[in-house]
Amino acid sequence: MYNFKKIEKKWQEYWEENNIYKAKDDYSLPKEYNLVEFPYPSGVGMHLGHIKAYIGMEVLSRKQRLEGKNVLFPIGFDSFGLPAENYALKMGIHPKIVTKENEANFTRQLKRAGFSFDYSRIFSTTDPEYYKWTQWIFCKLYEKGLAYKDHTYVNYCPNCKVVLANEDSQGGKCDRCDSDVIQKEKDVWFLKITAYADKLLEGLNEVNFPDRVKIEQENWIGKSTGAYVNFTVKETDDKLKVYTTRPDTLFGVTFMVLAPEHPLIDKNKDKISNMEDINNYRLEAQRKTEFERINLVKDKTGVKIDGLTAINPVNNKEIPIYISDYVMMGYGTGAIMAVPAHDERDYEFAKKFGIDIIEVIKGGNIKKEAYTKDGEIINSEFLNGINNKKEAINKIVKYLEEKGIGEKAIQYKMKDWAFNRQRYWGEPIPIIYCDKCGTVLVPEEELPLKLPELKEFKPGPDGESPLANATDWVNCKCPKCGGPARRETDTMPQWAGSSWYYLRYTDPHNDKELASPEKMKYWMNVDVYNGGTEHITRHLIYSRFWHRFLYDIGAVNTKEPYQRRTTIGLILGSDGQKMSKSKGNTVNPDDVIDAYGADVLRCYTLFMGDYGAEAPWNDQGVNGISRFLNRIYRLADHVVEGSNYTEKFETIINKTIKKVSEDIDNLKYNTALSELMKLVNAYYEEETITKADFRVLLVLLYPFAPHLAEELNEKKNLGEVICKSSWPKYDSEKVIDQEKEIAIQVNGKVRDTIKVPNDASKEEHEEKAFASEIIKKWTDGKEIIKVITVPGRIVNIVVK
RNA sequence: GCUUGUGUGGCGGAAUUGGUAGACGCACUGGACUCAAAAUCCAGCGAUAGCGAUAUCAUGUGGGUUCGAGUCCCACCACAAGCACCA
Repeated sequence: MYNFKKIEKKWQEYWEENNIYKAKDDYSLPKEYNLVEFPYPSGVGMHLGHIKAYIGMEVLSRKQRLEGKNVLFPIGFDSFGLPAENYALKMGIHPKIVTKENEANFTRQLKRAGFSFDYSRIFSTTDPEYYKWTQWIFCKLYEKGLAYKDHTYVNYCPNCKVVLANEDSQGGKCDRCDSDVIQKEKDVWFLKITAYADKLLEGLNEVNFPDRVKIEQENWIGKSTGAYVNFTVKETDDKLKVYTTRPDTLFGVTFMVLAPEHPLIDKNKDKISNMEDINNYRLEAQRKTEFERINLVKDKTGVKIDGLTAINPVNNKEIPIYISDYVMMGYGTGAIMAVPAHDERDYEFAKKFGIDIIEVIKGGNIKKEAYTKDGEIINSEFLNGINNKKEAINKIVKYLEEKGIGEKAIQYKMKDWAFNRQRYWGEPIPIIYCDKCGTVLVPEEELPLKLPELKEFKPGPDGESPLANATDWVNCKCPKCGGPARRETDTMPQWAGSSWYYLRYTDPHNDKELASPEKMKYWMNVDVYNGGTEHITRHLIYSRFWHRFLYDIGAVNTKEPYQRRTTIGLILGSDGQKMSKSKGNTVNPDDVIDAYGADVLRCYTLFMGDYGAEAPWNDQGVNGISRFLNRIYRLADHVVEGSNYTEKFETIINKTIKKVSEDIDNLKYNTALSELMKLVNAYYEEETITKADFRVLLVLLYPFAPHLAEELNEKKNLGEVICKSSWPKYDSEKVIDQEKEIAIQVNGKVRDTIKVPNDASKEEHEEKAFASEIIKKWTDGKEIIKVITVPGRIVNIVVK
């Protein structure tokens, strides 16, 4: 086995000394910006997932540099957030110190794996010089009315004692600790991402994201169109406003349902005779965990509100009002008009409570179930006879608008981004509360608002932020009136720093702006952004929102940050299960590098399978890659003088250049490597190969196994160091084999093969095909109906 | 429940986009080298029948379109991911 330890260290030093990783601010060069999701530097160091996530862009970047492109391939650290703090709590060291140690360790590991990041651009989200601009963006959002404080029910993790955004509590579980999330009434800072819902949807049209990513984001945003309808409440002057996507069924409404928290109830409690029942129900609903709510879908519960009656504005019918937890305060208006004949949930509720069911759309059997499809409208006065849903909706909405009892409306599932966390290790929110002036921004010249040094940074028992203890820091002067004031003690969520980091890479040490406009103009957009699927409805949405906001205020010049998004598949344990410490199926990349070298680790993670699909780790597979690289190492002994390709290899070399080049661009690394293996196998068929033959193999190998490629190139004196050379070009005339093997079918079944020159005519194919003894055997005595010949592909003879 | 994927040898996976299914690698079997082992090299390797040339079957299941289907269409099954009472 070759001495990879010596070789790899040597070349890593050479590359770094020669600055080959550095992106140049030379705007005349064609640029490529390849981005990977920067890591949270955990104490245990890098795992295989990091390697796989980075190696894809790494190979692409190394190739593009040889193609003469100015490549920005940066790395940094996303070091704020709960995990860093929990780790620091556990180890009893200040998060700042722990973070810096971990970052240093990560950097060492990255270099050891041979990653060609531009290390001169490293920064951490925890650097005050960086989070100054995170805070600045918050200020801009606040100035534009897109950051606001509200006292409301929010997702809250009782274990982490922290408020969570919707995106942090998908499936009703806390993203961090998997505890059941509860709804808690809190003071919450929100970012008005819903104001950008449409822009986020539109933006998807101009980017190259996989369909899956687009669909998931569309679903998460969850746009629906319908109408608001104002019902009157008979006993009061109040209107009861509902949102519906089916205003065409308005004549089928037989009851109304309010969310348990709906304000109409408390407002009219004097008029309600069963307030006690209602309050009991509300308490019970609040106690239910998300899990129970989901699993009790079929079992509808609720209470009728005695004393309040709604009136249907289209026919003045009196209808009862219920409360039920199947209606949620957070969507629409927190109240619905129930049409049991044509909505499954309303149907179940009506059946359970014995409420009338009025059919207004023909076509189903409402005695058995709700009918939710299209049909002719009946029992609906002026809508009767319409057979088309769209038409009916248009007509009724027009009617509602004319009468002033309703209007067209749009709703989104996405909610505003709950933005404050009751934690120490995050960016302080630059807000000051003054008794006289109210809520005031920290002035721009005072940014960064630095985190105060604190010894005790555990959150309070009821979720108070640890920053509240830093009294010297909390008590301050109001920037407006100079009077006594207090600082906001909550910090930003961990997603804040990662929402704009790709901009900072273009100009990481700028102390005057978040990045210089010229540099952003040159480098943006990110050309390829590679990362995990878990961020599709989190980081990827948030950063698209911030970027679009920055565009709207003129801070950046593109609407979307990422031109192309690619996703990576997980590396599973050798048992096919997700790698986890508890299962004992983890593999430490450092161990692999120790045993086989970085080049083997790099190639193996790419050869395992499709880059976008998950695949199990296999130690013997690693060994196979090691064998492959050693085979190349030994191939050096077969090299003889010669500046031309060996004639026999001309075609395969050109083919390989073509395939490897295309495969890298398409992120199909596994087949690129198999192509290189084929070339090596072909070389071994001859006693000798020329220097030119060997050199082209090494250059193609270089993005994958750069250390070995450079070493052999130097050892055999084949030319300039590869990192300063150029990517080989292929001759498109030479990628075609001179002679091709063609299958001959009889009735669609392959019976024989023939060899024809690559430019053979149709007639030549058929002539040769019919000359075959085997084909004669299959066609003799049969009637030939037709012959299908695709030159270069196939000859199919149809007989009867 | 809804949405989106995926399903190919013992295993990871290829397949020019409708044209010789199983490239490449792993594992395995036999052989060479060696005192021996490792490493390396050579040969074989979907299933069934046959000494063999060869034949039949075979890409989750069942149907269809086509000269020809892993690839297109319909139905079903299994697994994975995402969403989840969104009115």
